[in-house]
Amino acid sequence: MDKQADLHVVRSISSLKKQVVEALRTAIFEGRFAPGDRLIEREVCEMLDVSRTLLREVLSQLEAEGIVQIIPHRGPIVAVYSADEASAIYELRATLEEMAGRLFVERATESEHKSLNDAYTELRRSYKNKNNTDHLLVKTKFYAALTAGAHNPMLVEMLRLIHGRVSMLRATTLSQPGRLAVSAAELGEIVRAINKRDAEGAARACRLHVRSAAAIAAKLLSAQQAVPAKAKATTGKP
Amino acid sequence: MDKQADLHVVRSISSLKKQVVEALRTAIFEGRFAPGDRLIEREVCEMLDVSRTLLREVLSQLEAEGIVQIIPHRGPIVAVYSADEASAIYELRATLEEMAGRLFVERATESEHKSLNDAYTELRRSYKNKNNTDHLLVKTKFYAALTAGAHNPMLVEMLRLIHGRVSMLRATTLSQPGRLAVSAAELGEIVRAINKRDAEGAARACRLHVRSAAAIAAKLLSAQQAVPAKAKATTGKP
DNA sequence: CCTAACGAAATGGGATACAAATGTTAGAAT
DNA sequence: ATTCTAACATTTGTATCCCATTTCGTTAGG
Repeated sequence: MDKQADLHVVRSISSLKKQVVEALRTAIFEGRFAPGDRLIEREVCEMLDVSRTLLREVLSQLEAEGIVQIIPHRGPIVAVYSADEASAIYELRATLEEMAGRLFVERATESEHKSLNDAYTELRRSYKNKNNTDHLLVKTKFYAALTAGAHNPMLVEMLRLIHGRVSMLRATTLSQPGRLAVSAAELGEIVRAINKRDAEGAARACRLHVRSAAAIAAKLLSAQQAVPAKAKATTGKP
Repeated sequence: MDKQADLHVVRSISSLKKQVVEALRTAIFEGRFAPGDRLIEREVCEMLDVSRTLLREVLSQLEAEGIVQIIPHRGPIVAVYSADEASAIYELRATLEEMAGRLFVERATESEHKSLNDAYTELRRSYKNKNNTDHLLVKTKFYAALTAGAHNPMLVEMLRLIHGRVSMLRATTLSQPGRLAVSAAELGEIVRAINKRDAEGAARACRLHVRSAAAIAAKLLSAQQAVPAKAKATTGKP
């Protein structure tokens, strides 16, 4: 059994493609490429030390995920979302997370309830330390627990897509100081409603959390749009 | 204006890759490959007369769309959805179409209202003729009109994904005789509520329509699962 | 007769090189 | 200074090669 587990790890590492997808995706999410930046195939190939063939497969997949856009005969760029699209993303996210919250109450097992509460306490602990590094990590974990309990694999997948797009927006709109405490409180409302097995309350709390995130994003985006397409100049290599 | 439109058409033809994606996708939706069928790269290359490199890019994209699954070191197969996943798909679709219906009432312009009604009358006309060919086409048009009026591009994209998966299910679950009339009636309810500018009514009608489709799919799928994974044997080349 | 080990063929995973089409840019001529 | 053109950069698509893994048939041994 132990041997098999080891093999499993080795096996899951296999497929260089998935590794590259993951690497490029996180590189973009971390803001190492700015939205609108061109991803010149040869350059990116060298950076990641993979062949062009493989990279193009990767780019195809990231295009389908909405992380890059491939402009015909101009090549791939990091996807850029307008303010309108951003608000659309948050609107959709609100609907989906509302659904997730409701379904969690209706379907989650005891152990899933426990996982969610554990994730929440870990999140609160992390938010108190200003240890800024793993905030996203614990939040991801929280959402993983929330969506897992909804028992709808398609919903999980769609939320993965949506959160990816939100991450892209976050790359442009820096996170706000003081937002963490508010965010923790909102997530706390979700957990509280869920612990009371109040489906509608959970749904409402989820929606409110997204709305609040959307409001901040909208403010930052509109502020950023005042100084618009200069991005190209500022994102160039110094 | 006319000239520009022509140019647009020409431009959209570009990119062999997109053509191949489209071709493979519709081939699968039309049931020319059964779910679970292996898509041997070299064979499909010859069928479509493209290089293996290009085909693999296409397969990457279709994998991200959920139309094919690429199993490590075994290659691509036509995606196969379990009954659980199918019900998850319909559940999600209900939520999204409910959202679309509500937003349409809140946001659609007069001309979008007109487009929807036009699409509906065309659909009813088509459903009356047993001319079976273009039922999917007019229904697609109807949904395009519905989602366009919701003014949320992300919702449109997600619904495209979902409808793709539903198409895959339809490939396995043949459509039911007599379903057309019921379907038309349900869509009529949506249009009626929208024309009364009744957002909640529209949302409810959308949800009901999906539920009814889901019920049929569930019945057919469970019936099919009684004779399970023999599929492989029956779909092999004689 | 059954089973396990071995090996060959089929297939996917990945890299490299090359040709053609297209977009971009810099420079020349007016 | 503007426009035309030629050179260059980059994408798009193909052909071919090599290696790893799976699969399946065969054979040897119990």
